[in-house]
Amino acid sequence: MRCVYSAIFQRCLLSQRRLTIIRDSIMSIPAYNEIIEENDQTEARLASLNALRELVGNTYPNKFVRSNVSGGEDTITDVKAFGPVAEIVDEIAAVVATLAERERPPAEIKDALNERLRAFGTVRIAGRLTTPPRGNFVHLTDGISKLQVYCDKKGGAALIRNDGKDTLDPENGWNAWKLLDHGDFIGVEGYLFITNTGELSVHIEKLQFLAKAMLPMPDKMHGIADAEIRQRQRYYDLIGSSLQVEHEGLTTREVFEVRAKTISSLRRFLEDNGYVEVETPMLTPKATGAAAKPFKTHHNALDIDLYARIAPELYLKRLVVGGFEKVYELNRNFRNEGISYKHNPEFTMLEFYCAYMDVNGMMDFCEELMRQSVLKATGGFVVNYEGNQVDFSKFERVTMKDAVARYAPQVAVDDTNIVAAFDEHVEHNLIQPTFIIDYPKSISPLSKASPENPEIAERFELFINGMEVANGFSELNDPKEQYERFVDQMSERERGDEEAMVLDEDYIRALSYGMPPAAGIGIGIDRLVMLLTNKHSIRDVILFPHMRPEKKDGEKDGGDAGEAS
RNA sequence: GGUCCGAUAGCUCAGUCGGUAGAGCAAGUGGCUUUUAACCACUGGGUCGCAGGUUCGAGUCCUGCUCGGAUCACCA
Repeated sequence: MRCVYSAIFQRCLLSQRRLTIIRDSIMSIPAYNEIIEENDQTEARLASLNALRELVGNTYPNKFVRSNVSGGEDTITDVKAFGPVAEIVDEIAAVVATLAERERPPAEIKDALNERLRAFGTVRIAGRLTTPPRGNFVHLTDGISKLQVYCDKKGGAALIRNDGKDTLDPENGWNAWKLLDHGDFIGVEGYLFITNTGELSVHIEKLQFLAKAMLPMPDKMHGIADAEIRQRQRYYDLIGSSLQVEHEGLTTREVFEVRAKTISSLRRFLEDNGYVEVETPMLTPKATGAAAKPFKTHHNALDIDLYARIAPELYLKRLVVGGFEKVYELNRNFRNEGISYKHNPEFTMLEFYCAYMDVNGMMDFCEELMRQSVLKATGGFVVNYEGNQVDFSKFERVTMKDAVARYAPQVAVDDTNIVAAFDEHVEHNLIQPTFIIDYPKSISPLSKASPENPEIAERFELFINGMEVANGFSELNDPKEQYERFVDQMSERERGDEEAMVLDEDYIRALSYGMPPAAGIGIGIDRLVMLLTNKHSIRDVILFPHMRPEKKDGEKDGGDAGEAS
């Protein structure tokens, strides 16, 4: 291959340097069949694609317009959920429930229900084939639900040709049906009916081919079991979860539906309470606002180093200074640290700040916020997490000192060892929602000290199932004291603590204009979603978690340097 | 980074003491055509993660590596 390209380019009399650049870039582009492996499965699919092209012209048409029987665009889920249709399905289900194993519902009942279904007229629905289409029946999925469609061999389903004018071919509906593969997309037009087994189906009058699946579908009973494939090829995992016949717990799709509901209900609750959503920089000149190692990059035009933000905290408080009394941001933070079942390099954090509120008010508000979003996302307050019943209707508040005394009474604590003792003995025991309060001031450089005890910060962390889910405090608003706390952090840094907080001079200037008393909080959204979906790993609640890049088969570390030239 | 576990057909998984590579689904051919993971018969499909080693003989035993998972340390 390489010699062929070389010969061509040399004949073109390109300069040697240009030749090298072009040749190398071409050689680095993988061939199509290196990306899509050829095997008996793909060969069969290619053959059926070619045969379908004969019948329909274009095998990748541009659109399919769905009907509006359900009151909006008829997705499969919406048609099945549409009240009058669901009612008929319930009626036949009640009849079927009274029948013996192989017994069929009485014809007169079925016919009467089918007459009612015919009154809805023509429906046009589309989806992916969930099984190979042997026989007359196949289920289509819209990614969430399945609906059965029926193609009658003799009844003469027509085929819609995709040649630009949607011409109708009255002969070939059945022939195209026979060429469909597991995973293909089709659109069908027809009428709703109930089968002999009482299942809602669409009787196809017109069939339109919409798109081909060139790769085989996952196992319909087990989906994708390999965690690596699930995470690298989330699309394949999602397909598998939509095709799967039986499953325990939530499907992958359902996990991300819960995630979406959680986030939208958090937003709604904050907005209902007067909070304004803002967006602050993701690329920041200083990585501060939290204790963590940052990702570093460079801006060429400005010729400055920038850091992916580790927290939006200091920007949000600048906005409190500026008069946003209630402000929130719900977005990604980036931390250049280890990957684990509860750590991803980028993770989603909800941070919000409320002027004139203190740490206790913030805990009250946080409780209500969590309760509401858990209810909206899961339908209840009690969540089963890995065998523990986590009850979001009750939140306990315990001082760090009392917590250590409760779980490790044998340990004598003082200011120097209390955090270590807490981490070692207490954290993993905090299953039910628990606010740990009274943190040492020394590890809380942005928190206001307690009026009662100057060594204690007005700060809490919320623990659920042994995981830190939220962190909040009364915000330190004395610019001079904040400056001194930063200075202490910088000397920690000089002593080798890479994660000690960085001084932000502009933030000191902002505070100097005056910030009202305020409380703030950060809530780890991924971890909250883990709890609500009973997932052990953060990678199961992030669509595309970070992984080491894939290495192709046979690819060696030295690239192609060893090949003959 | 340490420790432990895993990688076998497109997918899900068996593979005993080291002795010719297996099943279900998926695919192909034929039958059937109101089925519920449709069914019946037949057929094709493998670099057993990669590289070495031991052995007459390695999916199996040993070493190294790659990738993944769990866990510990750090972190939210």
